[in-house]
Amino acid sequence: MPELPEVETVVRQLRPQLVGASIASVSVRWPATVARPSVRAFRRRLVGRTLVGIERRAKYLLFGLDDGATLVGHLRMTGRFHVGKQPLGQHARVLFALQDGRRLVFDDVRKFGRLALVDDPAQALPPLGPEPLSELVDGAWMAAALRSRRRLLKPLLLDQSFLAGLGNIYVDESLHRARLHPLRRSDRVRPAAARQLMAAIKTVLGGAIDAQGSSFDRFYRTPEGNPGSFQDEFAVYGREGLPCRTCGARIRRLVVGQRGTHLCPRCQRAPRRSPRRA
DNA sequence: CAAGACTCCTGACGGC
DNA sequence: TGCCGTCAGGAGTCTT
Repeated sequence: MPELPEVETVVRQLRPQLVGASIASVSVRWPATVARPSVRAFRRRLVGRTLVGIERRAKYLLFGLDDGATLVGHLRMTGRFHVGKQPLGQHARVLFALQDGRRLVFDDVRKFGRLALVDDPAQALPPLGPEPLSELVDGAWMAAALRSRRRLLKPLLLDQSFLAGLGNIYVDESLHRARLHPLRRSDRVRPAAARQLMAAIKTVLGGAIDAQGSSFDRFYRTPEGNPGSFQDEFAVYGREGLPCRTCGARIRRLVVGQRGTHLCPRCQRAPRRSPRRA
């Protein structure tokens, strides 16, 4: 499932391939993929446009166009972008024929991915917290942010309006690295531990970007068609029953907020009185 | 404000 | 072999 490192990898690979390219035609094979405007307007407004830049915000891709508009994309679970002339897969949802003969394809097995064409990116983005790799976000920020909320760490870190870009995999990996249990209440985390959590998040995300993301399942591939390699470095995600690489205890899996959650019961001590529910 | 339920989807997988 | 139920999971929406 693409999270910040995977989206960053996609953006970095698409940028040199697409900036300067012009769109000759647009074909929408699964209309629900186009969130806004209408499919008709989406096609009409994109034809003839030239891509002038590609950026990432949280897990969103922002394609800047020469008329000032922005094509905002989200891969959700199984979305993929690729560029080329290869034959279409059966899950191609939106096709952008380029004037140089190549084709930008948005492919998405589960159809959760979305594309929106807007004048201002803010029109297509929900409220988002800061970028975790930003220098504006540090241990002091995390300590204050955790104290100001009363939520379990796992769902809080998944909340994109709190901190933007983490998903299920990197939350589990970051909590393990920081030795914090996912059921800990945010306002009970000490400042020193909050600083460790922030450092862990930055280290995990940075390492994952260096590895071009994680290809835990067969869905995520870079636009060049390669899998990432960070799954080889997972400490807990998908490792239920296997020994912790730090202490040897068996990795456990539980469900927190309807999400599969992986942890080492020895490295990550449970809160004294499991918060459970009220 | 917090959090649970439900929804959108398909492919993989377990059971028989 | 093949049919069927179950699950995973990001994020929006609706309830409690």
